[in-house]
Amino acid sequence: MDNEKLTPRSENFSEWYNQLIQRAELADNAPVRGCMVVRPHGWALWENIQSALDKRFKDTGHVNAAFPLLIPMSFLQKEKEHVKGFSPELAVVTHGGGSELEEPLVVRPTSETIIGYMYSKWIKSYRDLPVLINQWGNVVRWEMRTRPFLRTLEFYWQEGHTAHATEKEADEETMRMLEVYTRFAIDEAAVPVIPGRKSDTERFAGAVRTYSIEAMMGDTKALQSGTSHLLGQNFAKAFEIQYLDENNTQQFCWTTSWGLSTRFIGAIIMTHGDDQGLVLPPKLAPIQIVIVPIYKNDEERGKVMLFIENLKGELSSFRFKVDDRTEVTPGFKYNDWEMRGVPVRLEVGPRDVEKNSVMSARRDIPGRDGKKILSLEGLSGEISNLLKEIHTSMYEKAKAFRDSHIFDPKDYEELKSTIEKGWAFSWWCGDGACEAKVKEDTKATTRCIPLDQPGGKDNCIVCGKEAHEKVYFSKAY
RNA sequence: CGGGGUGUAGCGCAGUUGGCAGCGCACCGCGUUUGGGACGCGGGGGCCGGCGGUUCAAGUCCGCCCACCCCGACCA
Repeated sequence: MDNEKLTPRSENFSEWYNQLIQRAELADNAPVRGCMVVRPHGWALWENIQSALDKRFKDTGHVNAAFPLLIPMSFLQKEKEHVKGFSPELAVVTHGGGSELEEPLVVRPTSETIIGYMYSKWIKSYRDLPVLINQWGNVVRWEMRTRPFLRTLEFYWQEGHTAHATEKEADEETMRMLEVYTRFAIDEAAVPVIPGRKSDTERFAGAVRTYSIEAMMGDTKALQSGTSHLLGQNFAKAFEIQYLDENNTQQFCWTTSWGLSTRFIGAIIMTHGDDQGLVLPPKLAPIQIVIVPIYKNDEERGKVMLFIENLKGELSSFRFKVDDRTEVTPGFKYNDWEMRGVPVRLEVGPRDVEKNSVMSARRDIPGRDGKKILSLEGLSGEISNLLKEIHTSMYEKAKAFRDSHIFDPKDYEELKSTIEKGWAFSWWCGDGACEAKVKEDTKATTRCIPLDQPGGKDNCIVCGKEAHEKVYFSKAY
């Protein structure tokens, strides 16, 4: 542990981010450049993300399976856009068991190819469809610049892979899962996100269309926080995923894939975190309530600890922890748990024992303003409401921040200055050249063409030609 | 791969004209403390990134190498 304060967010955002991850013990750097160790507190958060998502996957008819880490190199080469997109960042295994392999194996950067291969074996008839499989796993992409959670050589994620009889069904699946991610982000993580379609240049290698949820981080940069791809028949044709329809005719399947990774932890950190450290959304927080006993001597300690012991039943429906360390002071514990983002703290001292109450403090409102005395009477209900209130307030705060940093520049000159202070929401003709010009001039890329469009038409912010859609331009992680 | 920077205790750093390797935090022990990052006393911990050179003597000077960080090109 470390007594120093975090570098303030406003002073150096990325330094703040890195320090927070270390101090909150979410992750640590591994001996290999660009790899990280997810520490227990970080992994517990990931487990909660997993179960929240997994429930939503199951509710929409999906099942889990596990596909292998190693993929024959030749598989990647079967889909030409796919291999073009991924070959620069592949980790390749050339040796095994002491001798050179006949065919190099790639460590999966994503599993479309090997899953496509298996689907072609499994799918024979329209009766086999749809296939709705998800896998929880890890993938490796050899990135040049890395940052904990946001971009690491190896990361953990889930990838759903589905096969359908018709384009319509595949399209519906793609949108359904985009919606699942959107609901998860908002309802579980309190992260406001904008669901939308990616531009052609930002599209997944091998997809027909890519959709994403985009979130604004505390420095106004955008973070793609989850993606859903309509793969059309690209992979079906490359891997001969075919079925016989009702008329006994061979048809290619329509496939989708969708993923959300440990990057989302980065989204949580950078959406909610403050100068005191991490702020976790109550539904995902590994510890929702921390109880800090306060006493001056052994006699008081005995009374306080007994009081806390009796409190445990009342709190059984929450994830809570009693910090009974004797070697640090209460003040230290406050700061310590604030760094770790625990949503609610209950301070219990002799005064509370006497009055049959506890002092609550909410993480999202630091200091005295967030403190409130709670009576033991109906405590469980009070805390349940408090956690809900914290969730809502975290969401509203993040949304207000985002909305106040989205601008509608009047012309291209204004767009350029807008990029320095937030996102630009502008009409765009769809031409990649305009996109490239913006990137060249401002380093901002198109983030997504939101599903929610104003309608009508106007002039492209870059070239002035007719545009039918608005797009977000922003710097991104 | 280009530009910049840093390597000294777990972390953050100081180390002068070359002369016993130090400080703060953390860690261990004892005591006093405990409602917003406690204090005192006593301890443990080092291949000074590596290799070579200059020198009676190198953390310090010279050469080469390595690693990591920041900025760019690439990206969930």
